[in-house]
Amino acid sequence: MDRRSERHESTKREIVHAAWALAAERGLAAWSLRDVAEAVGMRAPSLYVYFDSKGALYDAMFADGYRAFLARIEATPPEQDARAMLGRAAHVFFDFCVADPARYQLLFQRTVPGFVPSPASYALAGTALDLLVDVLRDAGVAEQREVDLWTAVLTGLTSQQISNDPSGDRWAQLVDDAVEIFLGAVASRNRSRDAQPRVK
Amino acid sequence: MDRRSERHESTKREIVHAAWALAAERGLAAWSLRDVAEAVGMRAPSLYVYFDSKGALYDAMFADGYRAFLARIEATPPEQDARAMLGRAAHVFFDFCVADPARYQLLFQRTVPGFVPSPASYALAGTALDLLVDVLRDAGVAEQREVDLWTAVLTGLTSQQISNDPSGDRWAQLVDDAVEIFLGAVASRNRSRDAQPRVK
DNA sequence: GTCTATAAATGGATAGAC
DNA sequence: GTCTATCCATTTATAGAC
Repeated sequence: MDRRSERHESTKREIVHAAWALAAERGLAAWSLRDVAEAVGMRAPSLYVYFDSKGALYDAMFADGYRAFLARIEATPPEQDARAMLGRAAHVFFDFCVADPARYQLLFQRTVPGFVPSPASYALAGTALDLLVDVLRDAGVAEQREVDLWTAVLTGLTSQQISNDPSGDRWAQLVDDAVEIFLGAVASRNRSRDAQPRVK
Repeated sequence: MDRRSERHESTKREIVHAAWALAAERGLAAWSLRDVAEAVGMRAPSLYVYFDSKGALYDAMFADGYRAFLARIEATPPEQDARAMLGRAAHVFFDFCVADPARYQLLFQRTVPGFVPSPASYALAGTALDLLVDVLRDAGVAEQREVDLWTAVLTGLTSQQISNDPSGDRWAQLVDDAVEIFLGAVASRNRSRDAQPRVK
């Protein structure tokens, strides 16, 4: 990549960063291209040199958000115990989401009017989900129903925290309880399933 | 109330109904006052005879949605067993939400830009929450932490269903499991708390 | 690459006739 | 109560000069 392209990519990152800052400050959809341009010291039309449309900017934000999430996952030290690892993963997800509600909205609630991630960006989301499934499988959670139940519990705790106690820890306190109860129930079910197999 | 006022109220209901229909069809925020007016055979300025602003219309929709929810609750036949009642209440909530994602968004996710319910409308939401807490208390769930955990599980199941399988039943299938696991965990905790009291 | 100017469309809200 | 006409603001996006 030559000097010009590098500069171009650097400006794109700056624009994405400014858009995230505005989204965090005012809400995910409560900013215009004019606002973003002003934040980076440009006029709105100049943004079109870097992004074809506002949707393209949202897509870059989406990809950037998932890259941040993946980086956070990779920076997480492993635990010896797979069950402890599930707890740690839960906290990583929870904290990442609560730290930026607007980002949570774009990445995990997909509530922007008319925005659909590009295949390339969506692939990043798939990678992140795969990592979560790996952690669950290591902890003995293998069935689709169990994975679905856990994603519901985890996103439920997260969105209640964001919606009803954004600066507190009312639901954060419950994450460990939820992990314990969930793993206990899965273990109990696996025991009774293995003890009374209904299929050979 | 005289004839004229009755007619006025009737027209207001018609407008709210049309707005809900548009929200269900296109999304909670993806309609204009012009659209609503057209749906009821009016021009946009005439709506201002009935609502002072678009926000006032959202507020009427919010109140209408909660009244529908309360009516649904009151129409629910009681169960002999308080634990069975908790399961029934969970399904009532789940089905009510999944039946109309836009309504779920307005009533329970509060994601409309700049909309804040009026005190009168918000009181309806409080009444509904109180009824849920009653059901939980009857089933032996009394602690705030336990109530919070259950609201997280229930809203998590609901929003996963709406977001990821809107026309299916992938998370609906898990509601009974969740009730059973949750009540089992609460009972187990209450037993150990009562067996080893740490306060007199 | 950045700008000014402007298109093109949208949408909430008001004025005033009927 | 309903209408036409219009205001006013916003916003995405394009054209074309520099």
